[in-house]
Amino acid sequence: MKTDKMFAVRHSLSHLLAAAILEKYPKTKLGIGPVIENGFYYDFDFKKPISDTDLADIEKRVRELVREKLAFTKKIITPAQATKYFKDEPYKKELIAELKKKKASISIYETTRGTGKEKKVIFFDLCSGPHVKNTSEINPEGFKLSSLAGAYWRGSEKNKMLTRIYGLAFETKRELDEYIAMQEEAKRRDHREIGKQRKLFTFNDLIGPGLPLWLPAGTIIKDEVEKLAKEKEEEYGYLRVSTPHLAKEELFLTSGHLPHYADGMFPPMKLDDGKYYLKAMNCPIHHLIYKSEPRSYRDLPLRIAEYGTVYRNELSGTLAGLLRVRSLQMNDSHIYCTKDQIEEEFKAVMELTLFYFKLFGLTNYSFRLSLWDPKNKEKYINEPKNWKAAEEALRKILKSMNVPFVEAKNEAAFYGPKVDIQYKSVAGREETMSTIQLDFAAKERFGLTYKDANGKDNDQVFVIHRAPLSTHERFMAFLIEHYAGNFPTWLSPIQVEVLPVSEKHADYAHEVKNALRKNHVRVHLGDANETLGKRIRGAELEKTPYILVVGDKEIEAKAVNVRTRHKKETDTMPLSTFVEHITKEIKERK
RNA sequence: GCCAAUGUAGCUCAGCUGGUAGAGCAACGCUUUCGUAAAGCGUGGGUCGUCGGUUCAAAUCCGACCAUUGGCUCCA
Repeated sequence: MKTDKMFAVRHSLSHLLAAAILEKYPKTKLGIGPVIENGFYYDFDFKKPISDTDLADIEKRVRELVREKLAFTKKIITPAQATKYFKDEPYKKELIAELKKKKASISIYETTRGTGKEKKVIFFDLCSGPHVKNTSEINPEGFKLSSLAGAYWRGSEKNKMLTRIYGLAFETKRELDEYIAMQEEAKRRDHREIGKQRKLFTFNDLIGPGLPLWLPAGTIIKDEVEKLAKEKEEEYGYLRVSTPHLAKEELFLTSGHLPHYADGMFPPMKLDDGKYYLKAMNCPIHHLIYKSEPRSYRDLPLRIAEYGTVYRNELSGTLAGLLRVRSLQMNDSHIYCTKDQIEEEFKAVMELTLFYFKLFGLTNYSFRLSLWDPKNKEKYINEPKNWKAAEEALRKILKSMNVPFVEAKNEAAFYGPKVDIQYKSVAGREETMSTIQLDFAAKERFGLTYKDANGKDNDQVFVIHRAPLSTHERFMAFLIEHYAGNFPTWLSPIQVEVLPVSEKHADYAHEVKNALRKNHVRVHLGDANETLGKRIRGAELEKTPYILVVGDKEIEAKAVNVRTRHKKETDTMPLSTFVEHITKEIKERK
């Protein structure tokens, strides 16, 4: 009930916004104005561009309209009437033509002021509703025009770009304020902010946008994640390889990437022996590793793994911190198997993925079965039979594993359907974290075969592409925001800060440091030049998991005084006990 | 790439309508040697994103470009 009402409120606000815009900028043409997750938007074609400083005035006017207790009424009209109503609205006319074609009923909502004879229509819009009956149902303090953005008409870059005004809308001001506060908290956790503060990574104009530089502290975390992946993949029977960052044009023509994915790749380099491309994916090269020797059924499934660096020519406007970059290190692997092995292999990858998520404590994820769109001939290889069979196979696996999932059309890879694991970040942005893809095209393109038990050549080699730990870049972004910078001990760039009370205790502090370092604990010694309070504050701000204070008492007892991150109480224990404790914690990846 | 906004010291920011830059933190130096989230004093550091233009004079006005942010399209 409540959500229905909010829908009507948000939708009505979008109409009032349009009404206010037409009042202020009469020559503006209207696009569409739907309800979205936390509010609404409306697309306008302004004669003269407006800027976000104009939003305050517009918001004020919308608020006045709300207070005027305006009424909304629905009217069903004929296509002919509709054309008349919207004779000066080119975008609306386009929509009407489509409704007419579909023989759908056409309705408008009128916004009126006054009653009886005084009643006057101040705005009307093509709309199927629902709306509030009267703006008195809308809390004038529960909404806010939040931002201005460009948006292509009907979402196609071939169309004109309209100006979109976004609004937030809730039932009460409190909810609105809470939402804004939540956004601010998300901003504090933003991986770009924390990455800068904690010196994890940086960018440089001379190097270029989307090309991150991993600083020492960030590299530690990245390497720990990679170590984990290598260990687990070894456990799951993967074989590790490493391959070059570029390859000849012919390779990407063979794989089909060039016709289907050319826009995503960097333009070629011309050398004396032909054109070379930076790889945007590792798969074709792994396929050639498969082919580097004759394979037998005994070799399958063959699992080839690499933390490969690939380069993608993302549009400059889409780059965002580590979430979308142009050079990326992917936790990539390709599993070559027979049709009969697909299910088991796919399940093993799902299991591994879920293991990782549990280890990192990630819970905000969902599964998406990404399907092709037969109409999109440009994007997908044209093998309808294979598409249908592969999609059905994945659907069956997901169902048999009893995991909830949604199906999404036109989200597949060009060579086959995939299961994407979508993660919702603190800021509410949804991105693909992990992906498991079924490829039925590689076998023909690359001529992948094996000798079966009868010594005959079999060409039914299926490939599973998988990247459960995403890319180092994106995964790091998620981890930073997930932990809000409070990395678990095993990932912390500095695990222990040793602080001598004064210079008299420096020798013992060194001893403590060396004992920890010998046990592969990442330890930093804070020099005694500053007050103890200040050094503790510094280590707390760095979110160091353990702070060890050593003074006369500790020297006497061969002990350390342990302060655990964000806890005021401390605990004195023998140095050996602490070493044992922390090495165990690190080993267990806690 | 497209739409809009932003860009001042390592970081966070101030600098009203044009009269050639300032704070806090950080860094460095000296004093202090301290028992659990900021000791005191001092010093250095900026061709105000870049390049042009207007002006006697530009951080401030205009243009182009670069980068970032929020969206659109795209996507791991």
